[in-house]
Amino acid sequence: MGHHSCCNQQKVKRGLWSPEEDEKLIRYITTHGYGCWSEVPEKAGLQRCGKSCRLRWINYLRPDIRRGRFTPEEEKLIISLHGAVGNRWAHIASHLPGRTDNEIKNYWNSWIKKKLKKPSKPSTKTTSITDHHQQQQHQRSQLAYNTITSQQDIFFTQDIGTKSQVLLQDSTIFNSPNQLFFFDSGSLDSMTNVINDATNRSTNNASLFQETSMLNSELCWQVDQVQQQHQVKTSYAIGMDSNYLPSLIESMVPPIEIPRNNNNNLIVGGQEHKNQLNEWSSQMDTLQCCPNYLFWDQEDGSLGGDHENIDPSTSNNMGHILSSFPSL
DNA sequence: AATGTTAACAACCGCCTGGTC
DNA sequence: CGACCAGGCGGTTGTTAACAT
Repeated sequence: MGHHSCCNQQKVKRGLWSPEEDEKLIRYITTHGYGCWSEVPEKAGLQRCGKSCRLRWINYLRPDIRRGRFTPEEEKLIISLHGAVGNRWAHIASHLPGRTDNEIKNYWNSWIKKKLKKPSKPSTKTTSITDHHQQQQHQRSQLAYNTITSQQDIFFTQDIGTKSQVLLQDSTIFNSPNQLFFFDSGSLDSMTNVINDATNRSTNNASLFQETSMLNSELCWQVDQVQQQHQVKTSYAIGMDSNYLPSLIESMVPPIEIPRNNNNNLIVGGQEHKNQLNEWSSQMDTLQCCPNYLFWDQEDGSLGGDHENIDPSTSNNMGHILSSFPSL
């Protein structure tokens, strides 16, 4: 198949880069900047295509590249973000300063291999998997399940009050069209507190996201990066304030009567409310307005205990839920 | 020590998108 | 409006080092 136009030239070298080539590229870019990548090889005296130079620079030679093993925090973040946005490696990498999409992708792929090689416990409630597609779905579900259970993923939470703050802090998570949110009905009170809190905050500009900025500022490690980060944060704040948050709040307030306390906060409780909320959730799903919310009974669908015993492909709604987990 | 296997990483390929003419 | 191009992205393959047998 055809190569990129810039690679059609003769005498274009491929394969691993030699230290001399690296040195040439570094020297050229640090003194001239890269400008147009297609011109870089010629000007830098390299027999490579511009695309190859770009990749080498971005993935390996950039001075702000952070090498070495992923920290547990980074790993957690990758897992969370991957759960939210799927295989959008560049997007995920943008949340990990100094890490490249390629690095994260490689890391994830080896991680997937490890996960898939771990034999899952045979299901006691067998469901016939008849075709390839279903097998893939099953595999994805199993993987998602493994991911979640092994990493205490934030989306399965009985501590939603605290953790939903995390969700609210990342617009990419909430904006994801395929995102799932699991609300343990026992935690609805704290969830509604968060929503009420967010509602209150949203009336006061983007104060919620200023806090986010403060948190993320720890990740800024270079002056120019700080500038970029600031832009990103600003766009978050604008996006969230003008689009995301109001729609979220609107979406999150079910069209059923839920009592409020003196502070005008929602009070959710009782089986009737749970049923209504689940009904509302399914309606939202149909409207594709705010899909994939689920309220369940702690007693019936508890995930707080031994996760090993749950087969996501067969348990009541877990199979359905996990099969719609963002692409893996 | 030789060979096979695996994991990690680097690089390439092909497609998509946005800008320009 | 379509063609062309460069840049960006995700999937995939190739390479190599580490480890096991």
